[in-house]
Amino acid sequence: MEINEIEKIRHSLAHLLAAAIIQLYPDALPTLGPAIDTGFYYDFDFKTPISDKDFEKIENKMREIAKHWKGFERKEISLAEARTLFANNPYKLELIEEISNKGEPITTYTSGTGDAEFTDLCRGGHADDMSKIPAGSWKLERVAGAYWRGDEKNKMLTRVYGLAFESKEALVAYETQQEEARKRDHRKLGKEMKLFTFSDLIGPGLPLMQPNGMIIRKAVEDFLWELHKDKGYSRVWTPHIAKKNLYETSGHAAKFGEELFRVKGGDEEFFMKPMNCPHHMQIFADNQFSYKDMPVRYFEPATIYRYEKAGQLSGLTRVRAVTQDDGHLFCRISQINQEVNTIVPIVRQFFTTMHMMEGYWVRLSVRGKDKSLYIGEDDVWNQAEEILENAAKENKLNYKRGEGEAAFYGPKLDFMFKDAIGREWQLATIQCDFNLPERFDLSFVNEKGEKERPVVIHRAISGSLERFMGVMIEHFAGNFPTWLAPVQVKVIPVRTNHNDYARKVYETLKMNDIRADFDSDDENLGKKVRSAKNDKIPYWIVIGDKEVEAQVVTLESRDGGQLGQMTVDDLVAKLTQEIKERK
RNA sequence: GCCAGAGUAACUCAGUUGGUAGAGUAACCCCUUCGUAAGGGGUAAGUCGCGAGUUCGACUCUCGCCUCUGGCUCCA
Repeated sequence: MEINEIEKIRHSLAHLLAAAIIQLYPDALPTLGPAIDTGFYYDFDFKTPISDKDFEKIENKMREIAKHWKGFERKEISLAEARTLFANNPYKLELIEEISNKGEPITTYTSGTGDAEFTDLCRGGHADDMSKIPAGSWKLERVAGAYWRGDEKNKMLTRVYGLAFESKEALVAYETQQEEARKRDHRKLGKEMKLFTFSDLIGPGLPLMQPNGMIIRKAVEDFLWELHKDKGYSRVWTPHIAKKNLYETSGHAAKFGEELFRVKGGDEEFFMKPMNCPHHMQIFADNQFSYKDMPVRYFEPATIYRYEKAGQLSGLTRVRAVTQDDGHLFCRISQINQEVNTIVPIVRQFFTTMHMMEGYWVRLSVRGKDKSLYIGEDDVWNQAEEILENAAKENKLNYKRGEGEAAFYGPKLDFMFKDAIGREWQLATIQCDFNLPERFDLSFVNEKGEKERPVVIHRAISGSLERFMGVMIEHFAGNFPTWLAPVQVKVIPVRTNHNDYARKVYETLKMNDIRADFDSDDENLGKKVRSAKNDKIPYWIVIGDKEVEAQVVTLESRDGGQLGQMTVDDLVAKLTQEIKERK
């Protein structure tokens, strides 16, 4: 079946859904219902609410109606006819006026006969014969709210989602994949593995790192700093609040508006920082740099706070306290290229280590047609866009241009990475900024002894430590590589009379900075192995009579490998090597 | 914020005409001394999200609030 064909079927199913809804709920008003990647949806204005408990009834009605639908009969009607036909449906009337204003023909499609006859406003693209749709290849999925025309100022409608694929097998495959995604959901695994938690008393969107989660976070943070420290970056630190004035000068007060957290000290009002940039600008401004000092590079994994709307919060991927692995470079326009050339290898190394480099792409986000939406001189923009594009080419990045995707203050490179089940995440970013240096009147002294305005490059590698942890959990499905695993190896004695030797092995591992755990419980071996597997520990060693006798350990791995006997020294060497290489 | 659903033990979940709560897993103890995903027995564990109201009596009904899930909108 052609891709095109399945789209037609999805679209037709949306009509079928509307027809069934009208018959079951005569006072419901159909609005819009397109085909989407996984099926279709249709938005209705229901007088009485429905829920997924009604799906069986609706699906049955759809199947019943489908028997009478052989095709879709197209008819072009006049504006007046259309107004009469849809007189009771203000949503359709709105669409009709819009179509008419654009000078396009108004068309309706009618299908079915007798009770099953249904006419809908539509521009076309339907399946030829509904009866040919394979049984079991579609189903209703869920109900959700959706604003009329996607605008929150409008009325909230009820959206009914349906899944539809070219065959029953394809539908099952899709559902299996969704099931897999649910299994590795970071919220579920984060709870099970005690990585992080939330508290009603602390508040939504404010994650707390458990000891296990902090081990992972610290390992990532250390790695990030390691990637920067030899490339001319300096660590800085900035407080979490600042006077209102700072954000008025920076423009963030206007940009973030109600998203800013306000705090009061006495009668003075402060803001929790929504960005680190203005703070870093102030550190720069405290110095009198010469062109010889440029570029100046600051790095700070820093937590920022934004009052995201309650409904947008989700696990670690959308929170109100975000720790960016933030960095700001102050340089001359002529240095942008060399700076990007330094950042890209950092990005590459970081995501290669995380096994996420495969399938990445980069969006070169440039200005759109309406130049008034952006600040800065044309020639500076053109220059910066060209520099970024050249840097993308030089670094052999898989990039495409995104017209109109630039920030209002400058063009950028946004890095998209795929996780283990193919979902795409925008993580790293490199952004040119002409705005903030201007607003804060930053300068350095050039060769002629004159003040020169620097360009700022904002850059983040992981994006944010919280979101990245969420992505990692799902990417690895909780099976963290050894260097990240909270417990790297578990020592498992076969019986309690092996505990003495096992404890010695455990102590040796700990002394060598290996995160080891010791299962001294009086339980059978199977149970202890099961527990290690459940905890997704990468390695465990079994110690029984044979091992004590030969003064060795038997190493086994989470991934199913029986790695055989070795001395404790060899084990330490192997694990140390792996951790050092971040495997 | 808006629409819909949900909140019962550490975790996963039962609990209908309203009579103050159970199961499995985990934890702890005892027995078993065992070579790779569930040996046996026992113990402890819950302000039934929070607060009002109705009632002789509320996990259950009503109202308000909090939190989570799926969407809409927005974004790191």
